[in-house]
Amino acid sequence: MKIGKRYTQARKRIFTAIEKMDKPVSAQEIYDYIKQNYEEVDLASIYRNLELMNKSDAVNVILFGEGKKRYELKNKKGHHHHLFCEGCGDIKDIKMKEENLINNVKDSQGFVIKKHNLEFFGLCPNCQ
Amino acid sequence: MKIGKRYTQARKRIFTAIEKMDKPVSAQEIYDYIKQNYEEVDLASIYRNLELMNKSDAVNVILFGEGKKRYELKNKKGHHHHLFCEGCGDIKDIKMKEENLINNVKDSQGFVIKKHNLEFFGLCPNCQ
DNA sequence: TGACATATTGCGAATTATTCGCAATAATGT
DNA sequence: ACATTATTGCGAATAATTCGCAATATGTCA
Ligand SMILES: [Mn+2]
Ligand SMILES: [Mn+2]
Ligand SMILES: [Zn+2]
Ligand SMILES: [Zn+2]
Repeated sequence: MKIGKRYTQARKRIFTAIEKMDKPVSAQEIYDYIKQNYEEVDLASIYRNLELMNKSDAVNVILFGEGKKRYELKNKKGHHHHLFCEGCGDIKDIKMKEENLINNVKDSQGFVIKKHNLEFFGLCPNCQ
Repeated sequence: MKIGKRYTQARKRIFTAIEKMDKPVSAQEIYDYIKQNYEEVDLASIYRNLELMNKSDAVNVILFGEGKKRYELKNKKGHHHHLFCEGCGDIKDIKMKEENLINNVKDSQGFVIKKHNLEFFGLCPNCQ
């Protein structure tokens, strides 16, 4: 939850928005959500804070190839991945044991693994 | 290799470029590569063809969160994943057994898995 | 081989996501 | 309350990707 140095209104609103929406959300979705609550935070500020939250490890960046980034709070639910429905864009959390996977990569290529993202693409029940 | 209905100059050039560069490349990189060969294909046409190649399963879209998409030919090398160096942007192919992973996801959530992308982030030898 | 039908290209403009510069403002320590 | 300065709002700037449309190239068939 360490974002910047000051606990501002914008940060409270952004954090609360992501928490309440409870799924990987885009900057624009955060903006819209806040507005629904008759409050407002400039889009540029939302981007700046998401950047900070990412650097301070408060959020994960999730990519589905939509041409934009999505963000999700890191705490609460542990490490997990997602199912993205190519039909409707619905997103589902999935958990799985993956120690083997990770170990297979450690040290290979001489890389130091900082993190990894695993995304699955398919069709949800409604879209099949 | 089935892209569109006609085997055009643009398609030959784009395909060859991706093949020769032999790594996940962006639309702009394809454009630049073709230009080096004293030939040219409009960027819009490159985007249109990458879209087609993706739909016809000739290329994979690979995302590293750089704010743009990368494409890689599907044939030749089998299914594999990548290591992306956050320091220099270097990309390495990696292979691994993952039958377990996939099986864990099949049927869960009632989703039909179409494909998945697994990306690792870290630092390559030069950047550590 | 040459003309036709139309898939595809080039080009410029439009979109969308994200970033920047900077002056105004709000958060924190004294 | 005051000063310091991190942060915001705003408008403009970028960067990636998409569109509309007239010009062109490709595959087909007479
Ligand atoms: Mn999630
Ligand atoms: Mn590869
Ligand atoms: Zn769906
Ligand atoms: Zn590197």
